[in-house]
Amino acid sequence: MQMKATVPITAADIKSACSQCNLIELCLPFGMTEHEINRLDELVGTRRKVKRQQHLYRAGDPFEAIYAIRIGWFKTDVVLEDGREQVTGFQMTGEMLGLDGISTAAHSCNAVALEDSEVCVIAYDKLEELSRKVEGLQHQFHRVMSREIVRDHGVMMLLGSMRAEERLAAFLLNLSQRFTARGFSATEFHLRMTRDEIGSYLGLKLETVSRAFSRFQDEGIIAVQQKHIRIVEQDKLRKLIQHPVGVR
Amino acid sequence: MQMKATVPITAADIKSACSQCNLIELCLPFGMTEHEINRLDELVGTRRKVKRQQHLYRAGDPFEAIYAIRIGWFKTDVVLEDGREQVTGFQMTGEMLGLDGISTAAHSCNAVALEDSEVCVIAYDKLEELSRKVEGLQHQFHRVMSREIVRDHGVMMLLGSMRAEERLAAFLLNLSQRFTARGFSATEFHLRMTRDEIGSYLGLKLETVSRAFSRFQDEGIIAVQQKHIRIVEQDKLRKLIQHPVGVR
DNA sequence: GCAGGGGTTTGACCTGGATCAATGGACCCC
DNA sequence: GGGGTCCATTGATCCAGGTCAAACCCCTGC
Repeated sequence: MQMKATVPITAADIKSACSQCNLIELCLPFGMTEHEINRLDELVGTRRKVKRQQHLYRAGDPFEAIYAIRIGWFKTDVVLEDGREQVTGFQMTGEMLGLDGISTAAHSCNAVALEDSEVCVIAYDKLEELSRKVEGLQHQFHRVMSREIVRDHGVMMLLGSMRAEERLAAFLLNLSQRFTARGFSATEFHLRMTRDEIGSYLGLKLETVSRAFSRFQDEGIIAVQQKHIRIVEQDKLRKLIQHPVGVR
Repeated sequence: MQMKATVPITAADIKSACSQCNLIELCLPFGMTEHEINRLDELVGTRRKVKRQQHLYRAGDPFEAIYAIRIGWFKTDVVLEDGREQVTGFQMTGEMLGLDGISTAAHSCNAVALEDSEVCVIAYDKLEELSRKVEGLQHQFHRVMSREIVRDHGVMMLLGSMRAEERLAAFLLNLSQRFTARGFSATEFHLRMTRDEIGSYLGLKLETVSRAFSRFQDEGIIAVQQKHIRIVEQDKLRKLIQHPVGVR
């Protein structure tokens, strides 16, 4: 707060309001009553713009708020002492960031914008306070955390039990499904992350990701042009996961 | 509840009380005031015994409660349609089970006892209700969920970025640390899970786990006798992770 | 237009861990 | 006490994906 006073108020610092937001169906307010959502407006303080490649927070930063993505894309990652990086997730519009910080009151991973982005800042102490009063908020917040745990289990399955092409297929289907939920095309989209970042997330090297893309393209399953992806045969992608090639 | 009436009340169904429990420092009550813990007693309904190999819950079961482990060991796993199993965690005394269920009101993984065990049953609707009144409970519950998310990120790092022996070293150190927190020996313990289950958790085949154990033993880092493990050189285990052999 | 750099693709080769197979032990139940 | 079952170990071989290397492509900025 003190630091804020030293910079002029800019467009990066606008009062937000959940009740006026068109992300209600995707974001924290999901499932809450109109009355409850109106009360959310006291909670969501400011918006914050984060430029491409900039950190929203870093591992070790004191935990003060969670963030709802209004516009843009982020990745979260953890880094070992020897520099090895593991991408733990890619987050898009309506998804929540920062939940890792509650545990120790400090963030345990880095959150980096993959493109110029904007988040709603939700002060955590206020969130706890309000969710004691607003039942729908409390329940939805718990659901959001639980969903993250379930998602993580899915990633473990991916990393622990699936082969390279299955992992990529699952990744693409997951993106497709999330785009659909946001009213975008299920079959055609731009990737915001590099092959290297996809590889890190999927536990593969960038060359392997690239080769898998090429293979899918050769087989007519998808069309790849740089970061632009078109899914041609969604069924084949699905079957890749359900009927893998050679599993003991 | 209706079903309960059909069976006689047994020792498996005893009223529990957090305030009388010696797991306060490890379990849900951690960090709460004495007054707050007394109120917890209204929350924790019954205990439930689960025999070795039995399920505490299964993927798809309706979600009603979360569970705190009083005695014993569990594993959680997710299973793909084609039967591939991924162990997502091993839980011991004082740890919480069932958080995955909040998201969709149904459990998304299986929880199986690795030995005869006993859990405290915490009805979820009551937990929400009470945590609206008891600030310390609310905060601690959030911390527990967040800790699970952070743990999951660690597993992703393991699965995505570490080699076989590093994974096993990290696994052993993690167990050691959790035993320590419970007042048990940091260097000598019994594994409750099979090589196959360890392998599933670590994204390795059981043969690879076995070989890694043998290799550690040959190098004098640990002593293995079936499921009995003695860590001889904890430092070497640590160094295995910090200074891996050949990373690009 | 062209130079430079980051990201991507592709090829050739290598290797860590998977697979297959056989044996050995520990523990449990008659 | 003996037989059966489950689990663990170890060896031999194989292969998916990693590694190394060389283009190539697509921007962007001069």
